[in-house]
Amino acid sequence: MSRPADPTAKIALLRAAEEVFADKGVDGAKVEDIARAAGISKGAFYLHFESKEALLRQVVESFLGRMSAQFTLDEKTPESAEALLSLWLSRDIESFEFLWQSRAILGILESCAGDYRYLVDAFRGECRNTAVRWIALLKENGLVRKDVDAELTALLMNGAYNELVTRLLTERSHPEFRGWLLTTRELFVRGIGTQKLITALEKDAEARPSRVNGTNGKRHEGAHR
Amino acid sequence: MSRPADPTAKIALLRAAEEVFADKGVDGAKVEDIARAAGISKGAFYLHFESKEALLRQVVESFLGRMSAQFTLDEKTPESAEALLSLWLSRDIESFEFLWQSRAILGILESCAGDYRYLVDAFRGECRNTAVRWIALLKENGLVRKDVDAELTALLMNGAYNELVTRLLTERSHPEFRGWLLTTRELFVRGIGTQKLITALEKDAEARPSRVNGTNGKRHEGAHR
Amino acid sequence: MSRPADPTAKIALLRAAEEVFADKGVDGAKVEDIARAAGISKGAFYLHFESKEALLRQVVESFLGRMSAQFTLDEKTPESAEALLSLWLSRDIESFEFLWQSRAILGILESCAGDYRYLVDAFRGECRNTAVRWIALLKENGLVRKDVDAELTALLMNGAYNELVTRLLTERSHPEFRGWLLTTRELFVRGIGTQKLITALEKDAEARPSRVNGTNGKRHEGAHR
Amino acid sequence: MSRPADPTAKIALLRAAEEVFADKGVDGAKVEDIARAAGISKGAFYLHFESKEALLRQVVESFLGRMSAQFTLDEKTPESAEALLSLWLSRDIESFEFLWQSRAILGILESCAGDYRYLVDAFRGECRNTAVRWIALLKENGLVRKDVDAELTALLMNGAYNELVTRLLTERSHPEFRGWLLTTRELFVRGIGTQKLITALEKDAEARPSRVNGTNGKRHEGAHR
DNA sequence: CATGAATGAGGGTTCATTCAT
DNA sequence: TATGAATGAACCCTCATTCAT
Repeated sequence: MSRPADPTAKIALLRAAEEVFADKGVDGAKVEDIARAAGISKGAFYLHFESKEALLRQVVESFLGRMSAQFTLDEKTPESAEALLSLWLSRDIESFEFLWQSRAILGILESCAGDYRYLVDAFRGECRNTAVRWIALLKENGLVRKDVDAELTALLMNGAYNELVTRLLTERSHPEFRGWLLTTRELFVRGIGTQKLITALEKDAEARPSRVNGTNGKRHEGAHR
Repeated sequence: MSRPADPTAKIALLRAAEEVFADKGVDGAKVEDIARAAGISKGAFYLHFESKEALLRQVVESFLGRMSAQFTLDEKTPESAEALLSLWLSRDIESFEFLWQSRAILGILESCAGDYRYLVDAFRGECRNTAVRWIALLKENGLVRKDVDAELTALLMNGAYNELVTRLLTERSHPEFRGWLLTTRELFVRGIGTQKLITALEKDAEARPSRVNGTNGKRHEGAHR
Repeated sequence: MSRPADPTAKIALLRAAEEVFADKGVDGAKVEDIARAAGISKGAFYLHFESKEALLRQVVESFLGRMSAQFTLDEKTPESAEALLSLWLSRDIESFEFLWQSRAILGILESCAGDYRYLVDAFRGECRNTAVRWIALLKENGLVRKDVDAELTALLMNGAYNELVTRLLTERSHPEFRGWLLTTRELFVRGIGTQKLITALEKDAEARPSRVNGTNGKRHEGAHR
Repeated sequence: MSRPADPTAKIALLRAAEEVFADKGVDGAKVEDIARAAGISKGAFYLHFESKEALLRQVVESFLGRMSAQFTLDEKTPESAEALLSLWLSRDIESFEFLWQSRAILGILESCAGDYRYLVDAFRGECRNTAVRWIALLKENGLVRKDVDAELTALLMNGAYNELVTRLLTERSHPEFRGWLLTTRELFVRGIGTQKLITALEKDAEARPSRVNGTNGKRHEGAHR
């Protein structure tokens, strides 16, 4: 009977918050900015969130939730080298697509990681654990060298991928990250894989007639065959 | 507008700023906190810096300057595999020592990287360029595979090292990062090195009867083949 | 601007206002609280009252009206001492019963007396005038000493009774105020009454074998003379 | 070496607060109003008080402290009727002088008594206890009738005096309250005193050829016998 | 020059009032 | 008419910056 609550308002606020936080930083973002960006008044903001702090928390928590779901799925490790290579690439591409969609909020996380360090750290921990578990399994499957330090390698892989994400965030338009991911996979396969896995990788590479590559999105003429 | 009487005050402020920014975050740090930590009054602060913003800028700029000096020295690339391996490790250790000493300010950078992105990006660019140049030279020297994408690999290496730095920043006391750096070197040597370099690496490893390893600082008994 | 459909709503709001104002204080009471307590919506509130302020005014005015009706009835002064004593006590008891029922709103008045001082003062004036007129008549009837200052005595009596009311407001359950009122009557009879009235009082007291007394509602064993 | 702190500022704020709270009510008083009334800026306010709430607390507490000191001194009860009468009057006059000086803050107390009820109640309790103790002692000395209920009478006296205070607060200029206090003393002496005390009172009255009287501060010509 | 008291713009939050349904 | 979502003025408090000493 009353004016129906704008059902999009809360969503709009969450969206707007991601944008405004990303633009101006968490401290620089005024509640009014966010409310206006969501098309409502400052007062209406408080119909949906207890406080600016609560909004930020929800933005961060829900995003980290989505991230967790994306990155810590615990599938079975493939036993064949080919299956591993294939899964590796497809999971990476899927993840980077997700990250590209989430690029605004990723910038926010950087700036307020301090306050939600526990959450961020928890997420990083999950990621590393997932990676560690995979590497351990791959060692048992004979796809990764026995002498590889799983813990440390997981760390380094996370770091390398993380840098790719940072790179992703600087792009204005959807970059061709498939090439990035192929190169990255190759680096780590050679870095920690057994000969068996490396051989499979080389076969896989031959099968690709040409590929997009390079950090600038420009094609490298050279023989990346 | 004469020269400030106390020439040490400005230095003291810069030092204090690093500490206080690190402790409380850039927004959380009050001008008075910094001035007090530098042993001067809030008023005197403005004899040395135009504004809090100006101080932050100088802190960031000068630190990035020191970083540049540390990381982008352009020495000649060694031509022999053994020399490369040796230089690689020693430069890494030296750099991590420097980073450990700078851990306070590194935390600051994380939190305000947004505002000085141009500076940070410039620094990252320098780092990457340095790395790219090295990789290119090593390719010419036959120590790195010809098909390696220098740009992208530089990025990934930076990322991996960066993660080690993040790890470094979480430590309370000086960690045993020598093991970290050996593992990292091995990963990348295998990842992009030619057979020649990999062989040299394996020889080098044999020469080390035991080494500190693992992300927990605990010693791994086994030699890593 | 037609007549509101629900004529009970305004009454309900007035009732609810007394309660909520009493509970939370005038500033602490939100319009929504009152509307909800009255079983209507915040919006509907404004169909019945121009503003919160207008509601408060009406609450205060109408209560003071009821108070006036209760306290300033202008009956004839009884001419005999016995009749006076009897009427005095019965009127007091009746009034305190009324005040006990009105205890919630009395608390409100205390807190906003400032804003409606004119109303409250008008009421106090009425009370004092009533008292003054009575005392004057009783002087003529020879029941109160001729040298009594009617104005000032009325003030003091009001004050004394007022304190009893304050006491009343602190009680959780209906107190035995009959004893309070007997003691108070005695105090003032002795304080301003002629010997004739005092004698009648003492006779009256003798007729009461025992009485409830004391501020704690506990019975005092001794007969008071 | 710096600008010396305005030593009057805190005092000025306390004074100003009493005034502004009295004028506009506790909720209506803005921090800026108070600061401006004290001749300083809103910001400077917070150099002296944690919050508006803290200021109010201090105003109330310190005033109740002064009140306690004024009203609950525990002197010895005089044993002679004349000494009692004399002390009674002089203490009353002294107290009313104090209250007249404190008239602004007394208005504040009314309006925020709710929040500091514990303090106000404590004070009222002290007052009543003092009165109760006096009445009990005077009973032992044979100056107050044995059948007087000390508790309840103390309550009534407090109420009567309280009304005088209320009256005091309505005055624009220093009223002649000596007459009020003489009348009040007479009322209670007659109301609870023994014949001995009443006789002394009448002697004392005869000794005063004329006295200021009346609630309007106008002189009453006749002796009030 | 140095000090820290003083300033006041600015932001988060509340809630009386309005208005679309 | 009745509803409650939406509005925005107002207020408390913070803190970068200024200024009297």
